[in-house]
Amino acid sequence: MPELPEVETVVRKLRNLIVDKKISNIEVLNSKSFTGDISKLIGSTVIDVRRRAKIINIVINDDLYLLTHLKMTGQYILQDGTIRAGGGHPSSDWVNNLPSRHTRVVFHFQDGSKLFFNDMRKFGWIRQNTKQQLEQSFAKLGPDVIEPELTYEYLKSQLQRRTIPIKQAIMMNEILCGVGNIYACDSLNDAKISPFRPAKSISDLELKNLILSMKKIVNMAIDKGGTTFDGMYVDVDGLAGSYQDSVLTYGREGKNCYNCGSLIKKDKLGGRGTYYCPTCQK
DNA sequence: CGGAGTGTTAGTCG
DNA sequence: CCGACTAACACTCC
Repeated sequence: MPELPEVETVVRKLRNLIVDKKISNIEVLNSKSFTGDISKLIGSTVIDVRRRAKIINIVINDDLYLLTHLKMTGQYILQDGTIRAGGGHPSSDWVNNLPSRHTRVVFHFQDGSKLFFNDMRKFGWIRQNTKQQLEQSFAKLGPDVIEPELTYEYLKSQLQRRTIPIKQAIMMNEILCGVGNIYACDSLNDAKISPFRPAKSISDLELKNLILSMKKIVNMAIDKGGTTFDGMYVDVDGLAGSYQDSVLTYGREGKNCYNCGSLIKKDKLGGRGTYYCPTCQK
């Protein structure tokens, strides 16, 4: 799943669900999915759940954080008696018994509830960090697309030297965070800019429009709870986001561009599927 | 059944 | 510094 809107959705749900819960045990079913010292975590209480870029930050105390990245297929599900809630990449794990075949880590809380980290492809991770480690890993990240820190002046300074295609540039986390493949395609369509243009060739006016488009699209996707493309699973209650109903280009190959009516084309750029309108995206 | 494709991002190499 | 490419992995689709 997750691009920034999906991660934000998971963070909001997790914050409601696990803040103030006391960790009684952590069960690691796949050693690559968890890095940390479990003995330091047992007995501690979750005091907040935050987000930076697509990284979820479960705050234990001022110098102890559990950073977690869902990558392509991670999901968190809280099981409290018979009640389940959570978010992430949708899968049939939601309706199956937990732990499932894809459960990698289980947090046990003192009140008897359990938080399952499922991750089919095992790209995701949970890493225990000190404050210093957290600051180090966040220092490499550009500003979040939806934050005021992402200004025209900043982005211009980042792009004016670069010759890579603009689509790849806006997906680079060291430049700005929160724009993945879906939202990169849609933002460029909204701003009427071709994804293949060299970053440095974008004019001042185009760049201003692109920033507005990125912020608009990502904020709208957050409001809609993210995007769920796994057609198989969108029916599971409470699971799917609904941005896919508003998507401008992604997955719409051969359909009409909402702006000019031409047919949306799919090409490959930097190894990623790239959807765009060859007519109105200049 | 084999091979391609998948929403992410580190890391390497030139 | 810049950019191209690949690996990490499991599953679905054609």
